[in-house]
Amino acid sequence: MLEFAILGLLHEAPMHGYELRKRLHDTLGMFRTFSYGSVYPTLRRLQRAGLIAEEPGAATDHENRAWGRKARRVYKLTAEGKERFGELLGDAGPQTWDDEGFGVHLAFFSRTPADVRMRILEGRRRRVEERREGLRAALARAEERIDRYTRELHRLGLESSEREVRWLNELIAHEQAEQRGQHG
Amino acid sequence: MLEFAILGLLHEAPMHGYELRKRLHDTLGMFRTFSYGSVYPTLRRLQRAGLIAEEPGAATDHENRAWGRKARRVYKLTAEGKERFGELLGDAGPQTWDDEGFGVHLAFFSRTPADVRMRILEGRRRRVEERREGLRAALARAEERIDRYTRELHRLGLESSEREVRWLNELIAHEQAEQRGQHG
DNA sequence: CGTCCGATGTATCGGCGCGATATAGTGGCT
DNA sequence: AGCCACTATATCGCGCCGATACATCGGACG
Repeated sequence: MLEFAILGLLHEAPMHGYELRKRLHDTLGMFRTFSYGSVYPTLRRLQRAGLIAEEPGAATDHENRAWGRKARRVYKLTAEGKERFGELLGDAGPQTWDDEGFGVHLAFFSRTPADVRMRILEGRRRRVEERREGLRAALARAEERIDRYTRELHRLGLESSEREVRWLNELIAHEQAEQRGQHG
Repeated sequence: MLEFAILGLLHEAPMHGYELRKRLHDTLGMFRTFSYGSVYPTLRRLQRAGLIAEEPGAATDHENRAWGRKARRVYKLTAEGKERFGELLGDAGPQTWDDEGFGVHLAFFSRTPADVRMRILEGRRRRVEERREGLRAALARAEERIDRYTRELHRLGLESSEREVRWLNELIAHEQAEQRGQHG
């Protein structure tokens, strides 16, 4: 997942680890925070895999001219990196339904093909509906011997999944309307 | 976290890995699922640490007499294990505020001291409120250049945290009422 | 003018938990 | 007899976390 996120951010502009982690933190940071202990090793890995490359000179004066700062390693996507990102954008598999994957994929949704968006959204809905039904069943079945606090947690979870299903329905409807608009 | 959950379940009754994982799956399973690849190694670790011990004979006929089944390793808490569980029950540190830790701790809330419950609940509330404010700020600040889908995700997150804060307020009020009831 | 703080920046270490996978006995259905 | 689903244990590689260490810079405060 971090791989996807990093590739996506570097697709916009070359960046160094610290900034990458910061961006990660405030765009999708409310749902998923990646630590430095993840991003630096991942950058190494991606570099070894040839998906990203270190940009040598480039004082990245987009913000600050005169950089004496500290040795910062600025990375950019390679051709293979771009290709890889394209593949990942096209993925609508099971891992894009779960909390983590869904959040990250949504962050790059405007760059993913409309049909893939649809499949991801619908897959996610199925997932959340299953969760919702599971919780409904647990709450109905229970009453009896189940711990009060656990039941409260289930209640919160149920409300939460109901709300997300509604939210997904709106998004899906919007997508469909947009598609009709483009084809009509 | 798995350590705490396993200790807690074994505190109720001796169990083997498969059952442990199953219980884990349906009590707090909607929020956190532990895989076999986690529970078996953890059992090993806990055994090496002397917190749990393998119960030798014991065909565990609580459900099925005549067990020819498969070699099942039934574990029970040792004295140190019980002590350790007690310590963990008394913990109200930062890790009990986050999604994962909070969910697991809540599952054993009826066995945690009332004052610790209070501190966990209030810590969690502080955490969720911070998240809520972060999202509010992001939504207010944005309008401009932020991706539509990211904004939608933020909206969902905001609603979700608002709802959880309300839920926590109810729980906290209930706790306070209960305490007053016991002291008055 | 010195100094201390907070942000910037890179890096490593131990360890937890995941997903996939192998293996295998049991029970039931057809 | 053949097959499937469930029970059950176990291992492997690896992604990611939290803590930590280190260094540099700008600004605030005395």
